Amino acid sequence: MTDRVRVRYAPAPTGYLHVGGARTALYDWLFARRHGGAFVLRIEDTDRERSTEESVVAIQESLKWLGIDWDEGPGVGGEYGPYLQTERLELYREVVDILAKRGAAYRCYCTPEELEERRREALKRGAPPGYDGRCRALTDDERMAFEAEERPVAMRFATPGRDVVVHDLVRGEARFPAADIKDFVILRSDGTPTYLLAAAVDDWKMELTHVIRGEDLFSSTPRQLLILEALDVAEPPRYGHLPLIVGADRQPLSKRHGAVAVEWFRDQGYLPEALVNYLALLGWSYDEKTTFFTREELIERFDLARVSHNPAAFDREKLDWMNGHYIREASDERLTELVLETLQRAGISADRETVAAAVPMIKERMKLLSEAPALLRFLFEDAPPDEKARKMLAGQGEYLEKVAARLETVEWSAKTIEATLRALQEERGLSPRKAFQPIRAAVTGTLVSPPLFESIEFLGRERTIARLRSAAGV
RNA sequence: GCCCCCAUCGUCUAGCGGCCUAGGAUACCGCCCUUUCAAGGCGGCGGCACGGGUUCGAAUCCCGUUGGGGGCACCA
Repeated sequence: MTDRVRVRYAPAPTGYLHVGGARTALYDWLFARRHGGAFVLRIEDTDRERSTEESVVAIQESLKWLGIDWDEGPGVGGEYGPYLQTERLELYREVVDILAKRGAAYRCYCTPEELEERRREALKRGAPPGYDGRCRALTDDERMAFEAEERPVAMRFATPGRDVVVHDLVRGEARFPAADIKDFVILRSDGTPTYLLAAAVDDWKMELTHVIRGEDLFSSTPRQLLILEALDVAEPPRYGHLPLIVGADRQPLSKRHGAVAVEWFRDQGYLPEALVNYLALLGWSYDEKTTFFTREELIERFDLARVSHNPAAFDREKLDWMNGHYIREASDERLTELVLETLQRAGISADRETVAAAVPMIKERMKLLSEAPALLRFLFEDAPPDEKARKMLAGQGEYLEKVAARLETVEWSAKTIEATLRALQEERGLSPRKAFQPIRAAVTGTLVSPPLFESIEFLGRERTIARLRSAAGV
């Protein structure tokens, strides 16, 4: 047994990486890094109906984007592989054989339909819906009859009828009464293992020391402990369960709430460090005031003991605010690349040079990268003014013509442009607002834009004047 | 239906018997700055779910109610 901490994130590849899963992965990763341990990625694809190859890839990409790297798992290998459960089926069957020989597992001939039927009945009677254990007590004759029928056979774990006490790293001690732990299926009739068996066996075989996962898995803990006990595993992993993430309506977070896939956040122009920081704080806190953490600080300070016990509501507005902070924090060089990409995806043929020069103007005006096209479009396209801008332009022909004339000869820098336009403003006795908004409308085609004088400088004399004259003629 | 967990501003949270006339962040509202929008600064609104105990003293401990979450699958 290793002393070194070994933790895993073990998603079922049935879709994209969900923010809830991302947070679990993050906490697992932080815990591993905090203790100088190994972080393992294991793919739990035993549900062949729902697992897909694309999902395996998508989950890995999202993790990488978040900066969560794994020491063992798909793509990197490791001495405890393979890391896809469908490649470990042999192992599970062997374990089930051992369990069966020891009398800790038995053949169950009940069909899914029968079970469903009984479950419904039990519910109707107000009885607990779990398995009643009937196949455990089959006589030899009954068993032979079923075998003769060639009924599909699932393997069930024979629970020992004893209470199980779990020492959870997050929630403390919990006792599960024997009556609540029903005999459960560990091997489906198609020969694939269920989660309960596969996860327990892999956690053991991969020598994981800590299992940190969502609260939805809390009640599977005693059953997995029972399996490990039946296998004579001396040192089972320690378990810790994280509160779930809910939507603004306190219901479990789902697509219904809009954004849930990590890749959606990436596409919308969120920065990975913003999502990581936000997620780190969704269910965990360091102290009464610290809000921003670098990755290193997170690793240094993360502590399961400070994980909250109640479900946290995912709040997009706070995430957006935090993203704005990280955009402001990002280097102009990085932002240039990101904005360039965003503009191109929005169908704007922007060049790197212009974008690089414009980035300082817009970096504190964006919460999301996806706001960049609206802010910078005027630099790349001669679009007609929008409706509000057109209203602003009404009756301004003479003034705009004058502005154009003045700009025709000035030295082309934001500073002199400003001086020139301010002089005109004073000559005419206009308020800054009255003087500059029409110009903004004419030049950028909108009433909200980056700072005017810089914008004009970037646009260039020729295009600025052309737009002023064109607007003057409206 | 049964079992488990949880309960502080709308939201994320600090608080682990006196430091609390409950702190921070976000959102919202003002003011300042200002060429628009932001950013920034300053200020404001807003909470211990309810009812019983325990204690000299409860946001903090106990019980109940209510509310929310999880589980009771040949899903994970």
